[in-house]
Amino acid sequence: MTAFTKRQKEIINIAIELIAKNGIQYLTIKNLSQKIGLVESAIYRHFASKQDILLGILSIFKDNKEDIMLAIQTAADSPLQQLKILFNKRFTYFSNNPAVASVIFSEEFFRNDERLSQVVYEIMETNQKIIVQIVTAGQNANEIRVDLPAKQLAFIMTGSLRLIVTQWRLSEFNFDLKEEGQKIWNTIESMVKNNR
Amino acid sequence: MTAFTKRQKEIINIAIELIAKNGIQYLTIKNLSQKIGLVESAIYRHFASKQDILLGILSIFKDNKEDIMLAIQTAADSPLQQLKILFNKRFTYFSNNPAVASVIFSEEFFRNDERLSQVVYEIMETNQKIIVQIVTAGQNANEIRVDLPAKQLAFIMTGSLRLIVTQWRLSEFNFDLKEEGQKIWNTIESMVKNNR
DNA sequence: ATATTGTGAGTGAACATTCACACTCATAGG
DNA sequence: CCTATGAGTGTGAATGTTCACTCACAATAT
Repeated sequence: MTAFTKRQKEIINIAIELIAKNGIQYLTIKNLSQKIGLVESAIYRHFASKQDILLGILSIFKDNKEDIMLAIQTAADSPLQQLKILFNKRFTYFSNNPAVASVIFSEEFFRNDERLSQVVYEIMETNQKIIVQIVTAGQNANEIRVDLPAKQLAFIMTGSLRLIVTQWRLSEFNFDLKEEGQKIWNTIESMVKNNR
Repeated sequence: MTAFTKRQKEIINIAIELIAKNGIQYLTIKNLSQKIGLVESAIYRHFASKQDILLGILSIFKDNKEDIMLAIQTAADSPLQQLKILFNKRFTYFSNNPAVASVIFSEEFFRNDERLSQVVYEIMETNQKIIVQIVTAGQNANEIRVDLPAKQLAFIMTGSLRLIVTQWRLSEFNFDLKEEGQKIWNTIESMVKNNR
C-alpha cells in the first residue's frame, strides 16, 4: 500500500530482524538505531513514532497475504488443494520471516495500543473469512464433510496453524516449520475430507 | 505447592484482577499497591520481586490443573467423555479467572525471563502430554480413529482451545466461553470419533 | 521486646520522543 | 559556471515519564 523510502524499508527490515532474534520487547529505538548505525533521533526523520514502524511491518505482511491470495485463486485447484497451498505458503513465509509471526501473534503486547491491535485483529479476521470461504466451497463441491459448520472447521484449522507457529517461535525455531506444518495439515485434511 | 500467607493470597488475587481487566502490561507494582491500599514498598514485604508474584499466579493455576486431573480420573468415563470434561472444566476455570488465561498465554511477554517462560512452557508441555495420553487410551478403546497420530490429534485440540480463549480475551470477554468452547469441542469430537 | 508489616523518600535504569544545530546535495537564478 | 536556497537527513544533548526496587525509620502485634 504505502510506498516506503529506501531508509524506511531498511528500518523495517532491521526491526524485523531484531524482533525475530530477541522478541518484540527487544525492539527499542535505541537497539534499532544502533543496529542501523544511526543515532536514536535519526529514526524519527523516517518514522513519526515507533507505532508507525510496527504498522510498517504489518503492512508488509498484508502485502504478502494478498500475493498468497492471488496465487491461490489463479491456481484453480480443488478447495482442499487451495487450503493446502494456503497453509504451505504461510509456513514458508513465516520460516523466512520469523519476526512477522512474532508481531502478528503479539496481540497481548498491543492491547494498550488501539491502532495496532485493530490492525492485528483485522488481519486475523480477514484470514478467517478466507478460510471459511474456501471450506464452504469445498463443502459445496462435496469434497469436505458437510455435517460440520464451515466456520468451526476454519477455526480449528487456524488454531492449529497458530499453535504450531507459536511453538516454533518458543523453541527458538529449532524445528522445520514447513515440515511439521505439513504434517498437521495432512491430519486435518484427513479429518475433514468427505469419504464419499 | 508453596503455602501463601493471607496477604500474599490477597496480592495474587488483586494482581489477577488487574491483569484480567487491562492486560498483563498493566500489572505494575504501583497499580497493584494502589488497588490494595498499600504503599509500593509494602509489596516487597510479601514478595521478593514482581517475578515471584507472577510465579504465584502460575502456581495457583497448577493447583487447579491438578484438581481437574483428579476429577477426570475418578470420573471413570470413556476417553472421549474425559476429554469433554477436561475441556469443559478448563473453559469454566478461565471464565472465572480470565487473568490466568492472560498470564498463561503471555509467552512472548516472558521471553526475556528465563524462569517464567520455563514455567509456562512446562504447563503447556504437561497439558499436551495429558491429552495425548487420553487420546491414546481412546484409540486403544477403539473410540477414536486410529489412522491419525495421537500426538497430532492432541495438538489440534490444544490449538483450538487456545485460539478460542485468545479470541475471547481479545473480544473483552464478550461471548460465553463455555458455550463456544463446547461447540468447538463437539466439532472436534465428531471429527476424531471412530465411526464404528 | 522482638518479629512482622507498613511508610515515604529516593535511586537508577530504560524508554520514547523533542529540539536546536550541522551537514549534504540538488537545483533555480544571476 | 558559480552560488544561494531549501529540503532531506544526521547529531548530541536533553526531557519527562514509567518502572522495579531499596532503605532508614515508624507503627503494630504478639
